[in-house]
Amino acid sequence: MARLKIATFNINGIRARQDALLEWLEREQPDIACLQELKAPDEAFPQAELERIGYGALWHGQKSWNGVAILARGSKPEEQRRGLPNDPDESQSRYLEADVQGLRVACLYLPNGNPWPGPKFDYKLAWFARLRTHASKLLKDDVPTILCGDFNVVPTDELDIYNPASWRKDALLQPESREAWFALLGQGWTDAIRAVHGDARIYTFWDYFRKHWDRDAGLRIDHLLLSPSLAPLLRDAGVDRWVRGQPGASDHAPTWVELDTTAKATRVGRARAESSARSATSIARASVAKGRGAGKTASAGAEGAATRKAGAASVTKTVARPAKTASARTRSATVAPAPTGANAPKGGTKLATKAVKVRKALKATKATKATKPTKGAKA
DNA sequence: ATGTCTGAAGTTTTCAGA
Repeated sequence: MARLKIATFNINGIRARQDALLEWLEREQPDIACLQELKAPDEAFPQAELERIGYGALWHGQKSWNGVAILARGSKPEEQRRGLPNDPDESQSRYLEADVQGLRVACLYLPNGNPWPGPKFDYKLAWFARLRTHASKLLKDDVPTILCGDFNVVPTDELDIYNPASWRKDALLQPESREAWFALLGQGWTDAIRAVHGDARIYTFWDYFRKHWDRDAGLRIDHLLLSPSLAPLLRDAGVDRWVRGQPGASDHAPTWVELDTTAKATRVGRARAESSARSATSIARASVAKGRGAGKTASAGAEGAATRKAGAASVTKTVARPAKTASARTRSATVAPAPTGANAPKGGTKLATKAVKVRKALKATKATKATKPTKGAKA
């Protein structure tokens, strides 16, 4: 069975973390790796060092900020495009697309959008809209595609962040950001981490402030989305948390999927994946829309419920292996020695038990919020 | 409100961006 491991990693400065990058590649051996936030001009990209350990590369840098790259073990990615169509501002290097081993790989670094509200947030939404337009064309053309990168969106309050309270005014949690995310999923893309892990809390980013890593106070903002033709090939997904625990680490950890490229994307499997993605997203979308009118608490609850359904549906329908097995195996294989703190994930916890816990926690949150209005930041 | 990190400008400190 041929397994293809595809990873995405916001490296936060490729020059500052070149050694960390090489160590991760040598240890985890991804077949394809998408990098974001190179923060380096094109001429400073460490092409020779990567080739020395067997990786061909394509990169799109800029001075100081942004910058994306696609690495391929044993080959050079064939460039298909750099930048999204109809981008009025070509100065920001945030998108690179290439063919590798018969797959179309899109590496993206979606604008952060802070401070919210403001022009940077508007730029984020406009960029997201251009991404959706282009993504729908990839689906229409039936290109087997994986979209990966730092989307700068926390999809739900319940499963994708340690505690949303202090992030309410952050661009990563705004309803408009989430609406854009679910609209993209609604085209037929499968959120691979959710499809494999169901209700489990998974984080990919821990900011440098307030000892967030030590407390496992993370966010899930790095995502890998599979086109309908690839979704039935999904076998596993995870986060290389050990990388975040290294001295001087990036604030993100590499996030990955494994596809079984020998599996036949049968018509049945494909139809299943498409319908599960569609129904999951229509529920999520409807609840996000409803939540906007009804207020944030309602939005958060409804959206969480929809996403739990989405995750569960995807697990049973698109992953050939039982989700429980895949999930437990992945956690034991990829979770670093537990950071101190109550939020540290527990390996081997049954998915069902977890789901109940999440629902209970959600109920408790709702009850609290009903009696106590959300505290805003002090003026 | 705060917190921490990178890269830059341009000199040992400050700033923006995240």
